Amino acid sequence: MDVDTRLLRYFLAVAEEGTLTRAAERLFVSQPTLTKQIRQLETLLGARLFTRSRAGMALTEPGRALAARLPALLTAWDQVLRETRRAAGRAARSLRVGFMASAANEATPRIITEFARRRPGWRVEMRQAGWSDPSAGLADGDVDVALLRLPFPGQDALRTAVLFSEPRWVALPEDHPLAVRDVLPFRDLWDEPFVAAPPETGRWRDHWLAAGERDGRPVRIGAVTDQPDDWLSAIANGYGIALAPASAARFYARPGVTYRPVSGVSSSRVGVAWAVADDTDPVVQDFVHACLESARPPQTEAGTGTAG
Amino acid sequence: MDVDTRLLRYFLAVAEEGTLTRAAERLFVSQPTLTKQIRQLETLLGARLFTRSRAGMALTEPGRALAARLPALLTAWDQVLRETRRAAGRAARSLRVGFMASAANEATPRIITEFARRRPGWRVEMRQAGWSDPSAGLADGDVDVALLRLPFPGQDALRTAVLFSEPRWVALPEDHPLAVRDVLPFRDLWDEPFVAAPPETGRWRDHWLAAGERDGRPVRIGAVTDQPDDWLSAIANGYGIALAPASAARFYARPGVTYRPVSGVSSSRVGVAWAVADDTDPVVQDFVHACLESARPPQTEAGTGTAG
DNA sequence: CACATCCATGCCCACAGGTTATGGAAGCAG
DNA sequence: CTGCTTCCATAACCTGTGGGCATGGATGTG
Repeated sequence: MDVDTRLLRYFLAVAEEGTLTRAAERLFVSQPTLTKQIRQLETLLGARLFTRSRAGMALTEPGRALAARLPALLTAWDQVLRETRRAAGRAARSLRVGFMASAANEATPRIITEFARRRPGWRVEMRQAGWSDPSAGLADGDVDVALLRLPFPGQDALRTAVLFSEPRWVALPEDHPLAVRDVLPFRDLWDEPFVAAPPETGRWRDHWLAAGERDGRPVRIGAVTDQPDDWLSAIANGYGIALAPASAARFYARPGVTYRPVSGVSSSRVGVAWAVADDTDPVVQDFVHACLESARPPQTEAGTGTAG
Repeated sequence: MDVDTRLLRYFLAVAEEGTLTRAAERLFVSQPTLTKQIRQLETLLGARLFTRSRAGMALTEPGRALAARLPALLTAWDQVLRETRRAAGRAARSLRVGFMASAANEATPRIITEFARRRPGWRVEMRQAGWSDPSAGLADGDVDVALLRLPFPGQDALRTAVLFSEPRWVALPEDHPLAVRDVLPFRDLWDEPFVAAPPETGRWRDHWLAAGERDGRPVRIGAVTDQPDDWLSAIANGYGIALAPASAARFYARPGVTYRPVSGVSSSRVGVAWAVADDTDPVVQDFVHACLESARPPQTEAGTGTAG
């Protein structure tokens, strides 16, 4: 009895949402498609999985049985998929490196060079992650090692090493009243609206809002963005300001956005992270050592830099 | 990343067979189909799974990783499928009963009636199994309880109760020299070719060949059949003779085939079987009790009948 | 050198999964 | 009671793809 995992995901979506219409929206398919697919799954299994009513789709007893066991199955498949891809990377002598936009910045080429020196014949496959995943794919097993900003959610289940720290500056619209000043005390920014990362990024979001360094004052959120491009636009358009690593002034320059040093806020730490299981993996450890050896504070080291 | 389990089965078949051609035969698809499907799986995973050569398809490292984990995954899916179907049966107040052709014969209606008396509102869903599965679907979890002939392969992992025993007769071509006699001593049949069940049915096949009651003489196989119809045809066409329960003379009468009592061979036992997990299931136990209570030796009880 | 045995390719057909548009049933507001 | 909304089901249609057959290319073997 063959099934496509897509069908199973469809089923789970309907089971969770309770109506075809909402599940269809979530899955980005049309509602008639779901109608047909769910019906097909039912005939395939030879069991009614839902009782239909104008109120929506309610699970039957066999439906509940299926819904209870499916998630583990899909997770297991995901795991197999990842392990296979990892094996493929190894077989091709390729290390998958995830990185956050603006994580290591100018340190990155040096790291790559140093890794190449230690592992001749190996290549690195760089994968940029969006802000929705501050672990840069490491938490999902999509990469073997990641260059990222600390702290990030899920960090405790992984290994991390700090490479360097870098002062946090502020990015603000060119015509912002505070833009005339050279250095901005953080407390002057407390009441400004901020452009923030999505809420699911947890402590990483909090860190870039410096939520713990506002003396208990609440944060005003002016916009939520998921990518550097949207982030810059939001700032340029006046939706808010944002903290950013000092190097962002060079790597994310854009007309309408200026960067200023900030005093009274801690630095940002750049780190390398890997899975606990790779503590003994020679290739991963070579990369980590390459990071530690070649990472130097960027040239613009000035202000409140402190390693955590 | 969505996959059809069919694709995964294809992959495993190729991995096990070592060549596309043989795997294609085993899967009952054409070889070009497999070529395309395997290639598709590879692009889907982004990894070479096989190294092609004229000698066949050899697994790569990622291919081995996948092949090692897939069977457990497919088994798990099978399990989920069965549990869902079982739940569906329960929700519909329906007990799935597997039975071998000619297992309980005339006892069956009495059993059903007795079960209906104990469980008003429930119905039984009778599923006939071919000879290729002497557990009548119970080993695979396709049914909740089964009426069958003992012994059968896999019996030790299940619960069984003997209902009655029935003498074994012989089915032979009408014009067979031995057909003129009334009762045939089994030893007179030792050198006759027999029509047998498929080899994978193990001890069940051996039982119907009475392999252990030939004083060490080897069995001559004249034909292998998987269904009653083929079986009768094979006998009528003179490919061989076969032992059969006495009741087969009534349930499987066919022109060209006659049945004769046999002396010197043990009886056949009819039993009911269920899964160990259902020892405490009230519905299953009701069915078992219905069997035990209403099963009486068939009218033709004569000869060497002994219960095991 | 012919032949067998692999896998790959090209061409074609059928089907299934997707879409939009529309219908029917049943609550809810006026 | 009527009209609106919110469900799911149905119909008609399009297209991608899984499947088949026939055939080609590579490489050993009698």
